[in-house]
Amino acid sequence: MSNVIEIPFETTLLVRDSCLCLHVQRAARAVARRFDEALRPLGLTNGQFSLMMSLNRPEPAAMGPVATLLAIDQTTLTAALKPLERRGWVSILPNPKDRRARLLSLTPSGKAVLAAAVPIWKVTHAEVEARLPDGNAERLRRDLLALS
Amino acid sequence: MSNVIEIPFETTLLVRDSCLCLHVQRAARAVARRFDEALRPLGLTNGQFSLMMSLNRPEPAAMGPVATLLAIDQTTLTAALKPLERRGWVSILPNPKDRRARLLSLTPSGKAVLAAAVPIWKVTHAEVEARLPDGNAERLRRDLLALS
DNA sequence: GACAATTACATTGATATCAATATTAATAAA
DNA sequence: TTTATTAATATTGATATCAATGTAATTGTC
Repeated sequence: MSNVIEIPFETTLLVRDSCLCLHVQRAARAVARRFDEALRPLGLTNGQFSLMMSLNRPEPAAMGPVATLLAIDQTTLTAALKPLERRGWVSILPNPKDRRARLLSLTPSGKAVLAAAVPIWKVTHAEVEARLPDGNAERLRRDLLALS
Repeated sequence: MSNVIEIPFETTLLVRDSCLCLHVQRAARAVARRFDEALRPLGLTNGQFSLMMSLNRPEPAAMGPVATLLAIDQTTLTAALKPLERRGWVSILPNPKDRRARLLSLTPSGKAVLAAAVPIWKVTHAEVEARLPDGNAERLRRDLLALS
């Protein structure tokens, strides 16, 4: 007799076809690759673009709210800021009113890179959105927000 | 006069609110964290679960088709297999009919872990799906597939 | 059958991601 | 005002991700 546990192949097919986690990871990777490729001439990745765009505020941002907005761990944000700071696109200053906190802002060259990225974003985003049936984008955004 | 390029804050808000890339990355991270947390007692991440499930086939799989199915780069698959092989959950054998290729299969202990993960997947998936309006899951899957 | 082109996979280097933990500063309670 | 708690961020270690590139084996062409 065999003691080997076998998962029915039908279960595998069910998980493959229905798993929202797999579906969303897969779409996230594919969309990320499209934006990464389009932004590559600027030396930006999709994540760096989103991060820098979220720093484009009237007032410098603290780290916590930015991490929450992007739905990333705070430690991920710390790591993600390093290459941007090294390139001189983001400035990270201690907050004099709370010395635990940091003030995050775009430098002039950071703003210039981001401004150059906006038209690329528009074109790429239109291409991605065109892959969806008409009118589905808004509902998709709502559903993705519900999962976040 | 100032030479600093300023991106209108309204542009930032537009990108934040409408960017499908940001939305899907954010949802992917949030859903991944849920599954990772649920699967943690087994020592599995969501990605490892999906990978191992995709290896649960009647015949051993080659690397290329698995990478395509998961929409990951082939080099990512090479890296992702290493911890699974090290733990004895996946076997990676040369294909005698094509010595460039590999035969990927689950070991008995890999099958056991995967079998233990299935009920966890079911519960977690139901929780995630419950966050969506009734009937939206199927359309969401189709839209995510269209973006992949 | 030799050689060019293609295919399948691995390696390297950089960044992304998170859990666990540590550090430092602000706040609240005694 | 100590002291305990909470809050904001950093560090470490492991895995994930991809581009660029390298290696080896197969296939197609002559």
